[in-house]
Amino acid sequence: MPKLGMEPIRRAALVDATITEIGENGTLDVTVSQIAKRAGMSSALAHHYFGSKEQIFIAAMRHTLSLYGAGVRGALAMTKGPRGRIEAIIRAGFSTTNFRREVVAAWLNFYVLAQANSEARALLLIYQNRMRSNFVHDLRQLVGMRAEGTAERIAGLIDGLYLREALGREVPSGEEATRQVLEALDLEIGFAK
Amino acid sequence: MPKLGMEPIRRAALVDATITEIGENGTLDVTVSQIAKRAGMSSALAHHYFGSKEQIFIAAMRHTLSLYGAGVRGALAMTKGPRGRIEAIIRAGFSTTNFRREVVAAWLNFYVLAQANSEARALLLIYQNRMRSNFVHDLRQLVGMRAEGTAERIAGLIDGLYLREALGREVPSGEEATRQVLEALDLEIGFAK
DNA sequence: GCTTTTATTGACTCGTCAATCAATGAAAAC
DNA sequence: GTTTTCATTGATTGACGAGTCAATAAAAGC
Repeated sequence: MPKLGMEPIRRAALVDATITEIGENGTLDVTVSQIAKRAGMSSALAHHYFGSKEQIFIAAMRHTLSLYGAGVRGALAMTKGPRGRIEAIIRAGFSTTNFRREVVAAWLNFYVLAQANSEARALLLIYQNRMRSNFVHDLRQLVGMRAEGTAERIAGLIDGLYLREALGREVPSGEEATRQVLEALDLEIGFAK
Repeated sequence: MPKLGMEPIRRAALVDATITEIGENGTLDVTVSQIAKRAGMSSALAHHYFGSKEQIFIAAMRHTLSLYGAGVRGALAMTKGPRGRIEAIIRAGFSTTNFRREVVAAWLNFYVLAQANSEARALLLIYQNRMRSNFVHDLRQLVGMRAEGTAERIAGLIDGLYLREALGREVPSGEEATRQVLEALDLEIGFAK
């Protein structure tokens, strides 16, 4: 029965299951058995591949972050000009892939994880810094020396809308959120409406 | 030894201890014993007064929210005019009482709790709605029909800055955060700088 | 064909922790 | 002064869950 080369498949299945499970329960308070069951294997196997529950979480977080990063890069590749680039980053964050209930719940819980786990914190900081430096770079050409402040506010607003979405009962509306952030962006760069 | 009328004192001590403990660990993953010990009593007594761990959390949340609410009311009482009122609300949120590491961590975790516990969710929604309606009311006179959108953005930014603060290692700077939100507010109401 | 490697799990260990309970003592009520 | 009520805890129960391990089995290597 043992097919060889299962490791990557099992790992991926566990990571997926972890995010779904966190999303469904809204907490990191999920058992390895739950995750393993959803991924279609025994909890022993999950431990075999990841060593500990914490490492499963970290892997799930890495995956979420890298999905997000890929979305941003993809969007950026097709765009030119500072304003367009910023808009692309914003849109990527609220795309249907990223702005889903389970993913939002996972993000929220990753913030909690980052409070206690320095590896998790480091990952989140990398993501934050990358986003900030992207914004600052492009904003410089639009708002000059106000770039830093504007970047903080736009990034902060994005995070805030994510957080608020975590509370809503409905399916997240990426369009609505995108509109809000773009509106704030336009105010910042002085497109009077 | 049993002094009478201990109930309110014990309850308050437990609530305080809960927030501190959540803040210190960054998680809801704290034991009743930890909390009780910090509050200077046995875990049995904690159960005696609150019945369950969940109820301790809810009480801690209620307390945090009502502290916040009191801060806002206090600030509002001394102010007139829509712009001043909005500024007061913002300042109250980032005041040294509310914008402390432990309290920020507690908020973050209350959001997580709200995912799983409908009582917690209801509490948070009340707070959000109150804040939004405050903002909308005052903004109406400043930005007319744009009030709803602006309120969402300002409230979202506030939440976002809270969330981001949870990650920082340093002592939260309420001034900096306040400045950011006020800047966004001024852009919204058209005070070109 | 034997040996090593990879995949896989059921059963088990060991801790931890929420919640309960019976017991103790002290104030208040009567 | 005796009974009730409030305050308090040590000890215990019962569950649950992370992580380990020994055992099984199939592929790959030699």
